[in-house]
Amino acid sequence: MPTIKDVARRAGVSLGTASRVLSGGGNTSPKARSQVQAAAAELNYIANGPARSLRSTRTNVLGLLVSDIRNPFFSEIAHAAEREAMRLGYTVLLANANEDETQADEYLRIFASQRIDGLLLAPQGPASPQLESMLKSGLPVVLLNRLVEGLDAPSFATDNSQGVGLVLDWLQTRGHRDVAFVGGPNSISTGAERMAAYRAGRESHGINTDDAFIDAGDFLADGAERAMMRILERGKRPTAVFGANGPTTLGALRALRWVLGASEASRVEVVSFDDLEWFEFVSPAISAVRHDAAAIGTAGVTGLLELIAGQPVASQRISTTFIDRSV
Amino acid sequence: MPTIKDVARRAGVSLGTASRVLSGGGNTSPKARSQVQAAAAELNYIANGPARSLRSTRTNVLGLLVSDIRNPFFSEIAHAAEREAMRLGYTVLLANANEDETQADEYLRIFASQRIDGLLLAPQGPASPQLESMLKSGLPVVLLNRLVEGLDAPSFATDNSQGVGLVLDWLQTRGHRDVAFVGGPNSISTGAERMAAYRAGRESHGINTDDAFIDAGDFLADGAERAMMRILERGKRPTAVFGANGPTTLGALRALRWVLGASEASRVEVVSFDDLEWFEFVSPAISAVRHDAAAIGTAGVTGLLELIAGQPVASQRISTTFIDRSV
DNA sequence: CCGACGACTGGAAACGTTTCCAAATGGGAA
DNA sequence: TTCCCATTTGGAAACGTTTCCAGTCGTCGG
Repeated sequence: MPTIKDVARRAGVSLGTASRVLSGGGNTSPKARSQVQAAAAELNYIANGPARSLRSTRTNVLGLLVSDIRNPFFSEIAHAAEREAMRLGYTVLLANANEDETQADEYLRIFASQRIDGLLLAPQGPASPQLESMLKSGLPVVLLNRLVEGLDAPSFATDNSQGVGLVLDWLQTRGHRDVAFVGGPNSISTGAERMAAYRAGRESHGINTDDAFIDAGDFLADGAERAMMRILERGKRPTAVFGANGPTTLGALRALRWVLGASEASRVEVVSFDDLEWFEFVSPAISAVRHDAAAIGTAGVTGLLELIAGQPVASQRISTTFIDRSV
Repeated sequence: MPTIKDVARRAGVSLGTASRVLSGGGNTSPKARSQVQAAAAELNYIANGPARSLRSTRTNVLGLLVSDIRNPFFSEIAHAAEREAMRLGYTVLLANANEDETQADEYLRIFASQRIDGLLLAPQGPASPQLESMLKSGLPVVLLNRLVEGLDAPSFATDNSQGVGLVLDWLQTRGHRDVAFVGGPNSISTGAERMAAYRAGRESHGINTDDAFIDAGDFLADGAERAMMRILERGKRPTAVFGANGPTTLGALRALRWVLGASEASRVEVVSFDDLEWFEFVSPAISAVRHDAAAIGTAGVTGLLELIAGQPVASQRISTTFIDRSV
């Protein structure tokens, strides 16, 4: 594999000049530029990233830690973030925490070892010591979608209470009183915020405030299915079900069909925080709060790069829209 | 940030000894080991990856190039691959080609620059010059799910003709004659293979061989929707529709509902190559070929590491199962 | 008791860049 | 012409590791 030395020799310039041309910086004459570029192209030279990173202490790599890439919401974020990063000359190292703190920490160590320039974090639960120490060491970090208590990094997150408000309004106009709410873990800010907003808004929207209609899972389908089962086992028969994220709605739907049977289940209206592409095909169609995952990913990268550049960055709340699929 | 020098000094050994302890190789005394490890822990030392890579010419990073991470099939592959790689001490650099060859090439360059140890490839279409040159330079590569003509790398792929066979059998027992087939691009091996297997099997399974019932999209929902529209515009009224991958089935479903209306559309049975989690909720429920994305991802990583270790690796065809959701 | 061999260690070179510094070159003003 | 300044250049140091090479030390066999 050709090195910059080969390029320099072939271009008839010194190693330093070749470097200045290829890495963009410094003053170079047009003549040197063209010669070096020609030589590089002829040799099919590709700079050695590790060497470059070692010397310059910048890697042009961003770390992205999500809880589960299989959740469409996160894959959308990842996709948008990667695209934006690429556009700005950065690469994204993706890690799946799998809702598991140990694994998240392991990835953080790998990120640290790779000397990433910045970190995009869609964390679960509280800040780990590993994360704390990376923050303290000055690594630029932004939070995506979730907040972390006592971690002062700019965040780019959905406006949960606004979104829940849209659902509450809709429930009211549809005349629902007995509504089941299947939430997420209280340890995750999105879970806590959505739950809190829902509970706070029930009464003013004419919704039964019996807490037996409420249960929480783990934001995954299986856990949500169990949560929905528990509500039904308590003898509650809701006319509407509100799932607090995509996988949760899926799990709730499964439980409904399983316990009540398909025809009975189809008399229950389902509404979801997170809009999935297939909601239109379910009968009755599922209405949903749509939040803009792509916007979160893009804004997160933009913000992180500003942070890296040393500029101050303000947190953003990204507001949602409601997709009403009721007849 | 502490370097290995700091660790060595604190442990009271030479730099060489510290390195031997921390990187596992070489002969070291128990005493040296414990001292160095203690010092490293106290200083919270994390090795500088780029420096390590520069010197050792290994990065412990694998590149994974998929066409679209938002496709659940690929996000499942990515998840499994990442998990397996992590287990074996490797990190995965993920790239989205977006079904766009230019972008794929750009990522390949980035991979080359990062000096990845190996490449997992779920490519679109033919091999690009960039890919060719990387292969020629000796980079270990395995193919996931798709094959590439004239690229002799081991592949780990779904057995498409076996899967299509399952669908054909099912169509026959359900008594369908007028079946619409919505395929994918002919330039992608999966698209071509599924289409070929379907056409070849029609006659023997009592299916109308009129090619007006067949059209192809781009393996994305929008393109498939248009393809299905074209079939319907030709005046064809199938009793069953076969979508050649997940997004394709989604698009076909949209077109059906759009053109025929919901009630009429619900008289058409839909069957899919790729099983999605929501197929059970559609009415009538969608039956599907399920292929094991996780197995592909895991096997791909295992195979790639064998390749890196210089062992011979054999291609695998991974067979599918059929999920029959008809009443 | 001596020699040889093994385990272990310290020191230094090397990996491929970027970046600093000093020197060279050129052009314009006096 | 001479001087000065700005631009460009070559050379060398440095980044943090791994790995090679000699050498030291202790041990064991003869």
